[in-house]
Parts: sequence; C-alpha cells; structure tokens
Amino acid sequence: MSRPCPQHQHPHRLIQQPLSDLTDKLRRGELKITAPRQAILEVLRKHASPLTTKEIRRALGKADCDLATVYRNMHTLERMGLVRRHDFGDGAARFELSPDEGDAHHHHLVCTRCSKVIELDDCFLDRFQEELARRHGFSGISHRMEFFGICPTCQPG
Amino acid sequence: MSRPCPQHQHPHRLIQQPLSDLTDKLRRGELKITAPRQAILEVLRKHASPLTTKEIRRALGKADCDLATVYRNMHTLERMGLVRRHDFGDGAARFELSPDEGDAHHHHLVCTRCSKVIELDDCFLDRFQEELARRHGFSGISHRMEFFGICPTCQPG
DNA sequence: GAAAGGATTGCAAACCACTTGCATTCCCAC
DNA sequence: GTGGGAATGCAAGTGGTTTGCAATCCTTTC
Repeated sequence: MSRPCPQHQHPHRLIQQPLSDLTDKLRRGELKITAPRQAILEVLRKHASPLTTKEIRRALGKADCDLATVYRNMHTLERMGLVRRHDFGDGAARFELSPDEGDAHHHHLVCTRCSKVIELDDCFLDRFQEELARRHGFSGISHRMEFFGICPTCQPG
Repeated sequence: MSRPCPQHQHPHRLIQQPLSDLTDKLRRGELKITAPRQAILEVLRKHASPLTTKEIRRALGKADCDLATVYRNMHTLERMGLVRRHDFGDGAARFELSPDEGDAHHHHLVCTRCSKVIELDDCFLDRFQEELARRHGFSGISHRMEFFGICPTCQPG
C-alpha cells in the first residue's frame, strides 16, 4: 500500500519565502511544487555545505520520503539548476543550491579525518578561467576546486 | 581453485626502470613488489589521464588479475602516495601517480561532451594553499582543481 | 632444504550508492 | 466527476567497491 508524504496533501501551504531562482522556477510552474521538492530545497538552504541524499533524507525528518523519490527529485532539481558534486572523495554525490543562485561562487576546505567543511568566500579563478578558455578554444567553461587537509581538532598532539 | 597471476612467479624480473618515488619505495622494501602492483604502476605511468580500476584491469592485458586484487592494491598503493580521485562526476574512482612524484603538479581541462582531457602544466595554488592552512589551522593540506567546458571539436556550428 | 608464519591472491558473496519497473496515488484540465 | 500525465512508494536490479575465506606465495628460521 503506498502512502503519500504526510505534507503532500496541501503542498502550496508550504511556500514561505523565496529560496533562490529555483524556487521562482517552481512558482512560475516550470517545475511542479511537491512537498518533497519544497522540503528538499528548504533543507539545502538551511545547510551551508553540500549534502548527500541520505543526509537530505534524514534532514527531511517528518517529511520523510522514499530514498528513490529523493534521488529522482535530485535529478529533476538538477535540471533546474541544483548543483550535483562528486568531488568530496567518498563516492557519494552531494548537492547544493547553485552558486549562481543567490550567494557568490565559493569553494571548500575539507578535513580528511572528520569531514568538517569550511566554506571559502570568494573565487579568484574566473579571470584565469577565461584565459584558459581562450587558449584552448573551450566554451561554457566552469571549474571545481577543493582543498583538503587535517583540521586543528583532528591534528595529533 | 585459485591461481596466481601469470607473471607472479618471478616478480623481480619485471623491474625495468624507475617510475617514481613509489617504485623506489617498492624497491626499498617498504612495500612488497608483486607483479600486479608493478604492472599497475606501469599502466599508470603510460597513461596521461587518471584511470578507473576497470580501465587499469583492461590495460593489464595478459597480466590480468582479479578485480578485487586490483582494488586492494589501489588501496595499498594509495597509502604509498598514489592519488585516488572521485571528482570526474560518474561515481567511479580514478587513479594517477602522485603529482609530487616525478612530474610537476598539474590539473585538467575536461570536455563535458567527449570527455577529452587536456593537462594543464603548472599550478599557482601552492602559495594560496599555504595561506589557507595558516588561516584555518589546517595541516597536510592539498587540493584538487578541475576545469570543465566544451572543446573546439564538440562546439556546435 | 623443509617447516612456519605472514602477506597476497582468487573467488564468491556482501555492501552501498544509485536507478528502474510497476502499480498506486495525486493533481490539474476539461 | 472523469481522464491522463506526473509523482510516489516499494521492491528488485545495476555497478562500483569491499570483505571473508581458503589456497598460494614468499621470506625467515632452523
């Protein structure tokens, strides 16, 4: 017997405030608003660092949904601008609201022992990136950059 | 019935020339030389871009080994300095000889359509990295950086 | 050179992130 | 209210990776 998410009955009640262009797209009807999608975006907005699907599902709490549904929605939201990242070294994809939507472009400093993530404010690579595109004839260029190390708490001694 | 790799009988015969510090470590006895390990390092040296375990296994050819053995050796070699990378977006880990061993540190420019990889010679992030470590109290710091775009061949028009 | 013991391997089964097929439910348009 | 496309839950299936175990290898010691 399949039951909808508890909040699925009146999804429109869930809209509170804009999250990003993604929410606007939802509003404009380019993407249907469902409770799971809305809840996923809320979760992502509340967390500074990218989350795995399991973390997202756990954070959904009472709005708990099937993992397959989370995965499907991550694909849907990705097509609408959500950012999927595979570069945290453990094989699990992580998601975050697009850096282009709202906040400025940023990167991370990750502790290789406890996985703590520190957000780095700005990115100085844009100029270099343009130069790179010109030199190699690439278009639509973007980049990923991650720093790894051992944070003060995890350091021996 | 379990059979060793065909070349396993006389592994020492396989040594031909130094590959990197990794091979030196093998030589000094810090890590035992086995045919699969030696063959894996040879394969990695011959390829410019990072390889998945399956690609490595295919490249091993007649020195063909069990996938589990390749995976185990990737972990062993990783402890000795081999670099494991998860940041190519398809969920499969890729391996390359450490940028610190032998060649200069470098990054990649990847075409998102045909997956062509262009090696970028140098890295200007080392100074920035030191500053980052100092500011956040991190130690053993390293980084990954990847650029993505559409290469000239794949561009429409 | 034979015996002992630890490391390495092959095989198979297990594990985990992720995807897919299908029946049910939801929602919107008519 | 009815029909149909979209979204969901469930369960089974992928594909990359790990692990348990017994057999084999290699090195050490006598």
